[in-house]
Amino acid sequence: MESGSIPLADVPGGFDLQSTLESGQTFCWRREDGRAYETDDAHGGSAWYYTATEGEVVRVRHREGQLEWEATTDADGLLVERLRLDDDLPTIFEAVPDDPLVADARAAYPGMRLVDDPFFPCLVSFICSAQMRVSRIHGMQTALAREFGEAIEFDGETYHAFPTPERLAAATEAELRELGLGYRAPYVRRSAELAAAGEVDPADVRAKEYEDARDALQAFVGVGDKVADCVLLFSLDFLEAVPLDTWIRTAIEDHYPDCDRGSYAETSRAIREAFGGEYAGYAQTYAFHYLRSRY
DNA sequence: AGCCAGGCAAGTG
DNA sequence: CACTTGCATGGC
Repeated sequence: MESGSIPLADVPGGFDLQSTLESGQTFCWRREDGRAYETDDAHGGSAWYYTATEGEVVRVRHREGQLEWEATTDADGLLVERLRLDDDLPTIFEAVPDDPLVADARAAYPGMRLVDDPFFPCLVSFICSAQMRVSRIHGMQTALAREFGEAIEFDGETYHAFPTPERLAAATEAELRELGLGYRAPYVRRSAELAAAGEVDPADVRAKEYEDARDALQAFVGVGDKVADCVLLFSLDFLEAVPLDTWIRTAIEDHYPDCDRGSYAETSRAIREAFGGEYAGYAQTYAFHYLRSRY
């Protein structure tokens, strides 16, 4: 076992592990204490979280100004990338117009960051997210890993990586329904087939202009505008993407009524502009977590 | 008991 | 293009 720590004093704008991992933007991490992600749970501040990916297991916790980690391999680089520790939050929020909702959200969750998740797990988790609560989406991804993911031994425990596209494409719809995926089961299976066949190359999508990239992702099954925006924001580095889910639509009604332009495409343009363009997705994710936690 | 949850696909007008 | 309907499931 290797271990190490990342001093958080050097991270511009600070870092909050619990809100970053439990705000409903990533379903690639689990708490060692096994608790489901609930916005009113205040016990995650010093908990261990782990992820398993590509044969490796990494676990982290926040302790005394450090991000401590233990892993099957050196994890400094992975953590900086996946938790976006190089993002300069003060500079990013200079680009976001001073706005009461976003300001309140920042005050409530200082140091919350976007994540940079692996493409396929991110895609599947947001296909599963349709008409579903955050804690249940998390439970589905846990079940998919348990049933179909590679087993990895680490520190006397067995962990499961998220399954490969090939493995999920080989699952039957009935097997997926048994995990509680409901009508999303065929979407996941068919999208896994497309991913395994290389029909849509994430690297190609990443190179496109934002709206073209959003359209391209909809070649997957179960992916419309909203899910595509989530994948762009949380996995493909499109920080301007603003997923228009039920919470943000309500926020638009209450706080930005001028941005409601009817269609997804036009409302998206308007709210992206209201959130300052380039880093609008940061504002969206803060607003989403803040509104949901106050409900 | 009914309503809702980080919507989408397929069908119609 | 806009609009409607059906779709699983669990928690409140």
